[in-house]
Amino acid sequence: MHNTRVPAQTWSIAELAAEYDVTLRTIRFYEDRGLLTPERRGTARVYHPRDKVRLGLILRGKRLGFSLDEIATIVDMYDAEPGEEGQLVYLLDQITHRRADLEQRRRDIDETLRELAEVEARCRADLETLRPR
Amino acid sequence: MHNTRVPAQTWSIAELAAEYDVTLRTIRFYEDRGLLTPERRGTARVYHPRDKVRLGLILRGKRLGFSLDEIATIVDMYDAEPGEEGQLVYLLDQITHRRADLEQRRRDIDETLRELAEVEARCRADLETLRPR
DNA sequence: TTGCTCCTCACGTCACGTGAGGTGGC
DNA sequence: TTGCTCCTCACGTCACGTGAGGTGGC
Repeated sequence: MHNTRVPAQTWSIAELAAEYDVTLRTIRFYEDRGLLTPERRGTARVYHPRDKVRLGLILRGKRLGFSLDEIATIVDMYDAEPGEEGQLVYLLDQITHRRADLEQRRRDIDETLRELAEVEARCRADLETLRPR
Repeated sequence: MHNTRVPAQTWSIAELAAEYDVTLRTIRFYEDRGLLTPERRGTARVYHPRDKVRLGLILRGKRLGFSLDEIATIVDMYDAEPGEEGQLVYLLDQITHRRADLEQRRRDIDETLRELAEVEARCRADLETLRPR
């Protein structure tokens, strides 16, 4: 029988940049901040599935408005081991905080969407007065 | 008869900062960028109703995620008359982009909340295995 | 005189953008 | 040899934060 293990896929920095629509500089910057640790082949960076998943998490964290420092904490939490009781309790506590934070952000977004709708309505009304009928 | 004209109210920089919950530095920075042009009494800044309204518009623009350059364009549009058709269409276009962005962020938040719930469940399950019964 | 509030530099920070100048392997 | 992709500095940018050091009027 042939080997059933699928060789784990890897990506170049340009491939990841294209897939997530960010610049090479951005990806290198995250590495500089310790958020990514790709393999090196010579001087070139080689990204494994784990790196790709982490980049996805980082970018979502950014869309959620977290700083890179906060994102580092969160991503490492995702990555970490099951851990002992103290660690689990700590993690549950962090989750509680994080949830409250996210729920506040969602409220902010909803309010902003309402404000946008208002501005848009005024805009359309003004357009009507300029283009009667 | 006494003069019926109400003397227009003015504000100090600290009063505006307190009312809108921003720092003095922020307000001075907006002036440096040409977004505000308060009166000067000696070296001190005196803000008139028009300045206050503009500051409110600037901060809403920020909440909506616009850059100060974009905000300058928009606020000057608001200030300059109802505006002509091209300006209104431009603003509506900006609003459309901004709304798509916010809706994406809300989807991200919802997804993260779901994942958080999963991590929490695994966490509680792990705790159970450590503290049976 | 002491506080308080205001002021103007001006350097620091965060998250990258943007060249400059150079290397490696198909 | 030529292209292409990758690399490492390193300065620039945006929206302020954060002192340092000083002025003005109640």
